[in-house]
Amino acid sequence: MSAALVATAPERAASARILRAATALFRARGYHGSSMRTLARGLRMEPASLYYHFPSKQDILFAILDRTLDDLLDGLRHAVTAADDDRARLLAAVRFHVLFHVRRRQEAFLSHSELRSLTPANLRRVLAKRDEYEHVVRGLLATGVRAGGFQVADVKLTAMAILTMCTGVATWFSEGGRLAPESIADRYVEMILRSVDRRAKGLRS
Amino acid sequence: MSAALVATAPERAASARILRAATALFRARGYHGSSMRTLARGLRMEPASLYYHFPSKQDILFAILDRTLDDLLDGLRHAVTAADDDRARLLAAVRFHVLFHVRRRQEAFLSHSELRSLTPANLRRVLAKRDEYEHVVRGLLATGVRAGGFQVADVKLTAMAILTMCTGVATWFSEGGRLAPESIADRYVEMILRSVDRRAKGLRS
DNA sequence: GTCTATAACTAGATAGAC
DNA sequence: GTCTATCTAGTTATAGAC
Repeated sequence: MSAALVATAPERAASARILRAATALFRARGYHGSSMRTLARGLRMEPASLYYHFPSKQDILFAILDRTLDDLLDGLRHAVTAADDDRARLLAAVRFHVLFHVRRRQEAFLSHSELRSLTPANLRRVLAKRDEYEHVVRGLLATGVRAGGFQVADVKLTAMAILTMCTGVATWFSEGGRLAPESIADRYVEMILRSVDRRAKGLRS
Repeated sequence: MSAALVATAPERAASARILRAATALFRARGYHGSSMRTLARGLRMEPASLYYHFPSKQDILFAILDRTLDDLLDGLRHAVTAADDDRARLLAAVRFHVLFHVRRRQEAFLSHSELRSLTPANLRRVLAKRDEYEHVVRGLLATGVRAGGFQVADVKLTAMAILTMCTGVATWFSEGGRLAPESIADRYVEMILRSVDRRAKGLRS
């Protein structure tokens, strides 16, 4: 690491600690329902100390959402690249999306629920990344439809349906639950592949 | 209506007006992000006047969510009763759920996003109604599985997947969009029936 | 039913010591 | 890097006039 970097390693660790605590707090009470005082108390520091690491509460929210979207996009691209046909690519995308929304469900939840708490400029930056993500998923469906493996009435609508269904896992998954993340991902993959498979055509009444 | 009722007709109309404005405001900025001042300003009244109609901001939120859950449950029961086989009942339930989440998307959105802003006692009452709703949907799936028309790996998980997928419509639907509410409902019904239909069994790789 | 006025408190953020 | 102390503004809610 270059000496020219502004942030030292301990500073990054402290920032990461703040972001982790803020993620849990915002998830539990919402951005506007969480105060800098409450956040500081959970970290056993004074509110003023937070402002050494972040210039404002808004910057904390943006940092959480921006990093989450980056990781989501990177993860999706990685998962899709590793697969080698339309069906496998959709399977990998769904599986990744579900597992990400289970394993990082607090941040993932915030990425949807707290978009409205971002300033207009920050919202634009986050939405641009979210649009990019949706674009990749729509591409997977469209490619499969053109190749003939998928039968989908409306690619855009189906993409939204798939994403919101998988994203929803972040709202109801609980650690001590009946199903393991991998089992949930498997079931979701199965349901989604059945609903887009060309061979299922004509089954509807 | 009996003279013994506490609320007169004009009082109910004024309360309804407040609830409508509060629904839009809470949806746009969140419960904690919305102040009684802002709500009053939108209604061209002073903040103090709101307290003639509702004892607190919390009571406004609870009134919105409680009524929404009542209407949701009533609507589902009505839709399901009108249908006369397993497939038609699931179709009617999905169709109703999607259309409700389009037509009353602000309240429907709040019923999920602002649960955390309810006091523990109010949360219990709302969750009891939500659980009842989910129970009905799980029952539709379980009956179809027993009768042999549906093939579902996990009834509880599938019910959550279906509900969160349809509920998601409230987050992205826009009035001027490409698709009419009925078209969206039709596509969703199609996707869901394909994914639970017994005849689609074995299609997955 | 709606108002003015205000009580009691909490918010985000900053200054400057150490 | 974290602290104490504090500023300014906004918050929910109430009292009491009309």
